[in-house]
Amino acid sequence: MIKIKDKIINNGYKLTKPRLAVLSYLKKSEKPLSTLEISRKVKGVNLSSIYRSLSLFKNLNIVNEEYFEDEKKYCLSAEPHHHIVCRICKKVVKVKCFHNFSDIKNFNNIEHQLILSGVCSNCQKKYAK
Amino acid sequence: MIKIKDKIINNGYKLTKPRLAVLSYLKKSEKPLSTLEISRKVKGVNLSSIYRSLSLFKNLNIVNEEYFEDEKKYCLSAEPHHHIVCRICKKVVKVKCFHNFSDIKNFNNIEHQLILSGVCSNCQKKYAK
DNA sequence: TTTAGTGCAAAAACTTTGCAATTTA
DNA sequence: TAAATTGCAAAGTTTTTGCACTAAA
Repeated sequence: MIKIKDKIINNGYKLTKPRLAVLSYLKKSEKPLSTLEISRKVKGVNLSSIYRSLSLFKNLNIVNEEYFEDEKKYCLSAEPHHHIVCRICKKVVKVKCFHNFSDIKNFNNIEHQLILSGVCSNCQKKYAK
Repeated sequence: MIKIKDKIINNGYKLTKPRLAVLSYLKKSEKPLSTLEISRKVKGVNLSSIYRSLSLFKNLNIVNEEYFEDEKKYCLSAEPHHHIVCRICKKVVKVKCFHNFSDIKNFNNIEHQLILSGVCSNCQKKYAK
């Protein structure tokens, strides 16, 4: 977390209560969160400040903005990883980022975002005939 | 295209002018399109009908809904492929879908969506120091 | 001819913005 | 204390919905 705070300060921004509250909630979360999900949990912070915080974090590459479960969501962009969601029970599991893009010619500095869904082992058992 | 039309009819939906117009424009496009981009091109069709068409196509798996260049966009889901966008000139290039997910344990029926960006060879030359 | 689908207009949901008041460094 | 940031309220966007009319099968 110290690295994130430095990033904010070193870029000339201030470490404010709303920003810290949003960061701390993102940190706790196992899965990406929508603006509204964050707002419901981070009490005493105006929705517009949450939008502004997320927008700053996105520009500083502190969070990733993803399109997840049909919604725009945010998660800390610390370690390279993805999320896989079970299409039945909606459970979300982090998976390591494991591919490379050496097959793509003519592009460099490739960045990626992978959105995954599947059926988890529990639901496989439950709904197997 | 015949397969798509069948899919619509076989599921009990009608082949209407707005639906065909949206399909035809998606077919022509090299890259994913936002609702508004579609609306600007598909004249004489109400925005709400475009939303309704896309929503139906999404349910029938005729189109993929992606989060692309910071916007929700749509493209035909025919062949498994992705798009890579140049972060400088915004050119979009289709790339084949080339990875597998055998590393992910405990999930099956995995579906994925990959969002890619990079710097294309033209811009590499142009902006190289 | 019947039912699904459309356009339109209005409502709902989401996001951004201006500005005075507050907070951070 | 100065400059950045916030809350609030209002404006701007995007998406959804109800309903009378129209078009597809």
